Amino acid sequence: MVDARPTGLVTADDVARLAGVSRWTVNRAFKKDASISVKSRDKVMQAARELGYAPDLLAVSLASDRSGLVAVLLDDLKNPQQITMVEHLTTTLRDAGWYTLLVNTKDEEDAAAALLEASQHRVDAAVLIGGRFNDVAIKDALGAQRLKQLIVYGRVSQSPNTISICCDDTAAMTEMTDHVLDRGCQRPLFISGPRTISAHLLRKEAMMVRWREARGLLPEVLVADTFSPDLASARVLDYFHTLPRDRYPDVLMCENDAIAMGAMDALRFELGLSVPGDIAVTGFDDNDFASNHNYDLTTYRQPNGEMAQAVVDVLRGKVRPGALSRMRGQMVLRGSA
Amino acid sequence: MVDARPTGLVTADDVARLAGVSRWTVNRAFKKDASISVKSRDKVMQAARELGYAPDLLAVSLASDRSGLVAVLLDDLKNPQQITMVEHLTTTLRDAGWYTLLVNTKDEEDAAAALLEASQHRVDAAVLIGGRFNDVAIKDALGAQRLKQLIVYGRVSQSPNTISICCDDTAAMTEMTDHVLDRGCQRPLFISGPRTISAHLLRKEAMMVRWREARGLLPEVLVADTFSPDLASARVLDYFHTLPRDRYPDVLMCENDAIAMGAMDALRFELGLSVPGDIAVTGFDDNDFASNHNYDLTTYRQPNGEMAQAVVDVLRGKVRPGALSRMRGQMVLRGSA
DNA sequence: GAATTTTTTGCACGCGGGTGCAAAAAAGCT
DNA sequence: AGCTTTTTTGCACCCGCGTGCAAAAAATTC
Repeated sequence: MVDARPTGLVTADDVARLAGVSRWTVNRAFKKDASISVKSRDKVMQAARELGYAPDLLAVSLASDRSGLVAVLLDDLKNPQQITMVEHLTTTLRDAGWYTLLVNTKDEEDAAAALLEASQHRVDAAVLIGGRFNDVAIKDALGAQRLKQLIVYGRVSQSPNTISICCDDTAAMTEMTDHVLDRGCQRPLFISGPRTISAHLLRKEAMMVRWREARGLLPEVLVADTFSPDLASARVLDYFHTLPRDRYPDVLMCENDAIAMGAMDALRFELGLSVPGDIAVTGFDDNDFASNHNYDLTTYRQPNGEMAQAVVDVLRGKVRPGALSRMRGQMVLRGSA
Repeated sequence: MVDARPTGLVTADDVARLAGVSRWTVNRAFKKDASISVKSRDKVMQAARELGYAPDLLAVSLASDRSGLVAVLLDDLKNPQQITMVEHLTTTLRDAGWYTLLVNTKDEEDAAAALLEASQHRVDAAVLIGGRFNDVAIKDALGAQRLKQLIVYGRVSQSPNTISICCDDTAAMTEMTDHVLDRGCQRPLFISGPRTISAHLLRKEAMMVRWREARGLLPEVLVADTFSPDLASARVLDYFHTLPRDRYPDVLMCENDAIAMGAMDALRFELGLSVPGDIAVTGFDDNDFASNHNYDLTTYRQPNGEMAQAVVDVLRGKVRPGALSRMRGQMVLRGSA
């Protein structure tokens, strides 16, 4: 056994020495479909195994123009939908040979900093999840220009040179609305999340449009300023208290599951109403708790797998800048509506 | 305005040219407490701003022996406790100047590969979360030897040269058990997760020991093979069906919240029992849903902030290899027990 | 103002490996 | 065997920046 470096890395040079070839032959041995004879590849691999060598990915990145890194920038790791997105992204990217640099941002200023840091890592792409990365914030960020690919994930971005990948919210909400209409609901209430998230406006709009087409009326809208169930509970309670009992809505269509759950809790525990007996409720996202016995929420599952795959397509250069991938998800019918 | 490179990166050389200094002066300008005059730092910064320059972190990593990257290897992103850990880790690490490489592993073989890949990225440390990274798996993994720091997070590792950071499960479970005893429970049932996770054996042991000390009896144990609520429901149902009604347990102490929730659902929806009226239930972790109206679970919150901070201490070289940081969390008393 | 000390700046070399090309070796051919 | 074609191998130079040291410039001292 050759004396391994007492400390520090084993480099291709070490392997070359042991295998009796040049450093470049070692590199070739580790490269798929490189021009090298089986004999020397075996020699190299044997030596590499003995020394515990593996190519240094940092050096590879520096020398080539591909880092194999993708930055995933987040808004809010408490949001189950974002977690689902991260989960699909990390596994899909890894299968395709990319690594995930996860950055959890604090506020809008921090988001700009995160964007810059991602670019300093030479990521092959940055995936932006959440409302904190709005078009304005992106436009001025130095980091944004320095990035090879900028992907806005989960909503439609208007910025040029930015690729949007998202669920077709309009189609989704239209489908949900049709379902609720079929069920014979008459007095809808839409509960939206924070206004700042332009993405979700589409959900509200689609619902309004469809309802007007079908019944000629414009549904009421209630706004919750965060996606927290507790806040949604409070808002619902306030709202219902302003209404006489006979004018209660008969269906709450919520912008996402978190709001829907908060709303259901308020209806049941505070107002003593039953779901779906007295009032139906719909959510959006199909998070892990939507199927829970206590909620059994009718909701809409975003096409998470396809969306993650679309990111890989971008990395492989199959998508031109400015493109928009908007794909259909699936309505999940359960007991709540 | 100097002609910026039409394509590609702006390098320190470009800035140097514009500022009329050498490349090294540019590097110094970007380095905290480097020996440089304010005048030239200003010149450099001005030029850098004009060109949109920012140091290339890949090159920095290659040239120095610090990458600023920490790999966080995961078991299961569906597990709320792991998500909480990731959340605390990413934010704490970022505040301290480190970036997170998130790797979601599929199985044990993949875990070894992930470990190797992390080392190839020259991460300053790898944080291992979940049962997939057990002592045996770590011992043989090539990647493990190549890592500067290996941190086993959330359980106690026996491997030498490995640092363990976790919650003091024994103290935690003893405290929980005392609470249940105080409450006057007589017939306990412990519901454990997968047997393979040696970490959690401590929870069971602590509970058994304490119960025997207090009442001289050894509680029954039920095993669920995954941490899924549905499976826990099924197991609980099976178990209760083997028992006459008058020998039902009066408290279920569960290894984590997911199991506790599944158990509660089974008790209520399938067996028509009330919690805590007929049977009390405890969980572990205090996940986001533990405080939900429907569960209102008495549980134990791990010291997530302190644990994440301990990782930073390791990165700063304040911890010697083989050390064990075991810290106290906090019992969260709610309605279920 | 000259000599000395201190601060600031420039530079050779290295980090580990990729790229394109030319030399060497092997294979194919008459 | 002798020559051509193909495969395999070696090498110079580059990726962008850090380190340690020596030269240059500025500040201090007498």
